[in-house]
Amino acid sequence: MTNKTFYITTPIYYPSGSPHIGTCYTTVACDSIARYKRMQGFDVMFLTGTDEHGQKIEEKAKEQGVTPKQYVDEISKIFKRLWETMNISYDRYIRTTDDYHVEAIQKIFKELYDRGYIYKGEYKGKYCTPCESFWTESQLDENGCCPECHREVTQASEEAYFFKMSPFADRIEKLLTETDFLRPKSRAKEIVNNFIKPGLEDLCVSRTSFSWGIPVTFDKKHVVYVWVDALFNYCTALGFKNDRYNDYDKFWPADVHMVAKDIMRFHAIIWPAMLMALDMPLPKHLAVHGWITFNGQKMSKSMGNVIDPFILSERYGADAIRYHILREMALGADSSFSNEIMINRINSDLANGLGNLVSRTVAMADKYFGATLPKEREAGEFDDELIAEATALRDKVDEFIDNTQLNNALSEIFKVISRANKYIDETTPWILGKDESKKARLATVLYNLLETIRITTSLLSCFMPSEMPKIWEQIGASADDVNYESAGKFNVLPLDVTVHRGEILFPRIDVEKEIEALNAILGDNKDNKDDSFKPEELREEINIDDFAKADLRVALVTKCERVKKSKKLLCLQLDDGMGGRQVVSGIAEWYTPEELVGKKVMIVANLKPIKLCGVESNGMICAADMPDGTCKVIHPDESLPNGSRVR
RNA sequence: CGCGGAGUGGAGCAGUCCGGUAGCUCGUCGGGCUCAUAACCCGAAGGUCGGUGGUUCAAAUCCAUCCUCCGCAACCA
Repeated sequence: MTNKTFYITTPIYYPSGSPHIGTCYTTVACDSIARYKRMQGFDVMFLTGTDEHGQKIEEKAKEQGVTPKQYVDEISKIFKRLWETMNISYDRYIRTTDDYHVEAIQKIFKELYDRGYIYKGEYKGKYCTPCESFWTESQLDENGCCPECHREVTQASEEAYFFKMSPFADRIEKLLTETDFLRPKSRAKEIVNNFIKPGLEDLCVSRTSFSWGIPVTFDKKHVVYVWVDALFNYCTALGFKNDRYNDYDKFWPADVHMVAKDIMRFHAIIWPAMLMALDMPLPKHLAVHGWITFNGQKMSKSMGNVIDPFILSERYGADAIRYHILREMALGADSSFSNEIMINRINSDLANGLGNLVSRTVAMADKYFGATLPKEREAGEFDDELIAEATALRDKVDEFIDNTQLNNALSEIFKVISRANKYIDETTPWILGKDESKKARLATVLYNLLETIRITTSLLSCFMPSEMPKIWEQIGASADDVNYESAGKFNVLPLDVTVHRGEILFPRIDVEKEIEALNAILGDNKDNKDDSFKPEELREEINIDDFAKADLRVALVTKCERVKKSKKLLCLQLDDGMGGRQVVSGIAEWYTPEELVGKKVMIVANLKPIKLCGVESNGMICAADMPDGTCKVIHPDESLPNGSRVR
């Protein structure tokens, strides 16, 4: 008999930097589901990996003076080390630089081409010649210049292959709105309104402007651009179009692709479209989760608030971190992270709730019965309720797992743990312990507690795989006692079970001291960041004539207002001593209009006019970047007359 | 009027689709207990459910409008 199969994937991560706790969430969630499904008896394939091609990698490698391959080898090691730290049980790890993947992608690209879904066209965009890079309109900086070097860009085009999206628009819209493919479904509206309703544009699937990628077999100057390369990993890792593996028929289509919301649209639109183009079955579910925000802000490297999962797991253990992020994150929504929330959660649920329950139960068995329960039993009040809740738990958790609602699954489990703590107060075993004639009743109470612990920890072991076996050891549960089957039943442990007192599993953390310590660590990181601030490298040498081309002038801000429809733009009226002019500048995030009025600024006065958000801008305000990503306007001396030339 | 999400006791959230006495966790205060990791159990205080207007016997929930916050704006991986 062949087992039922279950195929779950994380995205393949883009290793242009180190992983952070957000990266952890997806992987930990998938791992928990994978473990649960294995426990249920499914034949599980859990895939993760790294997406190792692309221009950014090429650049990063160059910066560090290594080859792209050397660079991704290093970074993918860091990812693998993190997954080891977090106790991730992936079955397969794919790297898009693996030979079999490269070979398969080339075949897939060719097939899409042969089927007529890929055609050669012109990729039009803004091109920065010095950077040799294409940019989209939206990527350009506030002045419509190159976001990298802030020089002017030109309209240019390069030859590229395109994937036809439009034939699939209707089917995709139906998939999103009429099936339970997308979770949570509330996100469908967003995608449909933004991308499908305005009409799907064909997708650029090859590039000639960089070379770190998979070559197109029939047109060697092209490399396959991210979409085909990265998304098809979910299939190539199973052996699709390659001989390395032979699991495609067994596992495809995937049961769950889990992704963060920032890459939802690629998985909700592009991925199904490509599969449709090859007449392949579509994955069953796309589970989209939010971001972990830190103290209400989006985590970002420039804010210095990136949470390092290595530091956390070193301090609290992988299980505690896993529990915290799984418990906090509701499917679809963002969840806030702060050191305080995390420590409180660990204390109240893991230390006070679960850890203490195990500790007091085992201690009583030890104290009253010398660790081994007698076989006599006497049922009593409160037993039935506890037993009913404990035995009903597994099915509830099943359902939440199937709906990818891990936070709710954990919440259900902890309700039962809480119920058990209450049961102790109701049955007052310490009083029973003083009365020789109540021994049978006492044994029953303790046994029921041990059973409840066995059931809850069996289920929890999928979420917290490291610590649960230690609890089983303490409650005298053998490997046979903790499985899916037994998690739905009571009276599994032997009547004369023997417990073993052990170490405290989740020690209480002193909140204040710990937060102080963590802040110190974070603070250190920040300081290091500041110390390590290095001015950008000098650009190529120019002569005085080159500089003279730029006409810099002093001007006075006479009026300033926000540009409607834009978040970043301020529209400034300037007295430039030459009749005045209007300049639009992307500094609204850092300056209020009032702050600037009456101040002198320095402008690039002979810049070609450009329209930004429909407002004409004649020139550019000079400003300098801060290390944290913000920026400061340069204010010349107040005594300088308006219009004076800067040289 | 670009798109989307959110605004509920001190904090974090559920409830909103299918109107009917406002719920959970943490925190605070009071009590109980002593088996346990100063833990556990019980109780209490604390909210005009962002504002305004409407529908209704009845609105956190439906409709309209406004305010505030956040994210996204497609080839970025």
